[in-house]
Amino acid sequence: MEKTKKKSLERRGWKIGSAAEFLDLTPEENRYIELKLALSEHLKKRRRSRRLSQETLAKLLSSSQSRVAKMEAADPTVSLDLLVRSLLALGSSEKELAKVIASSGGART
Amino acid sequence: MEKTKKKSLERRGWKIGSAAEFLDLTPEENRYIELKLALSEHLKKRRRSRRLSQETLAKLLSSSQSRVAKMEAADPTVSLDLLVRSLLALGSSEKELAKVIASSGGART
DNA sequence: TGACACTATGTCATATATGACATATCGTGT
DNA sequence: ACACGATATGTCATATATGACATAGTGTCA
Repeated sequence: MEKTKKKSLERRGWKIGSAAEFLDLTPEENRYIELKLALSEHLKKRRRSRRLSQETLAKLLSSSQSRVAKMEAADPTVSLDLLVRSLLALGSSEKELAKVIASSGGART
Repeated sequence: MEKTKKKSLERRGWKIGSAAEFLDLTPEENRYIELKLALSEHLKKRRRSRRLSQETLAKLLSSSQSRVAKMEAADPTVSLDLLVRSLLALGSSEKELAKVIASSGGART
């Protein structure tokens, strides 16, 4: 299975959260992916609560609308670096990041 | 000032933590760097507490000793992705990651 | 219906990260 | 002093991420 497929599988079909559960991933790869998913969801939330379009956010980040879309879709070609830098640029605090990350590991509720 | 210099400046001289404070960085860039610094320090701690050599850890990660050294030095060419994946591979929990990240933003005792 | 703003998806040239390797430096014991 | 295990630093070919662009899909309003 090649990477590009993963993202679409992960997001379509099974509601995120337990995504990528039965792919050929090691536990660590899974946790890494869940973490990215959690961050991209949060990015979407943050952007929306700020009433920004992907286009506007893109400019704010000196990036492009398509890349923002890919961030929010947790596309495999999007790095943690970009996600984190984007969230910081959107005004997220370290504490907030921490919360999102912590909640990406099972638990919570 | 070019990137390569940064790392040596950041780490040498002024004890980490308030590093990169008066370089030409935007606040967001600063926070992003502090975050990487926090993670790389934690990586070093974790590795040491496991009594692993960089060489051994490298094998565990299918990487190389030099890259591990660079991770621990927070070299600019090291991504958040690699740091996080390494920590996960070393057995860090999401909660632990969260703690490290939260503490990278000022605050904390 | 069409027009419009927004979002998704695919591709590509360039930029950046990566593992590997060589080599230097450090630390510590002899 | 030397040796030797560990760690640091520099470079390079390849791999991966990035912004930009085109284009397709989606929702909404008149």
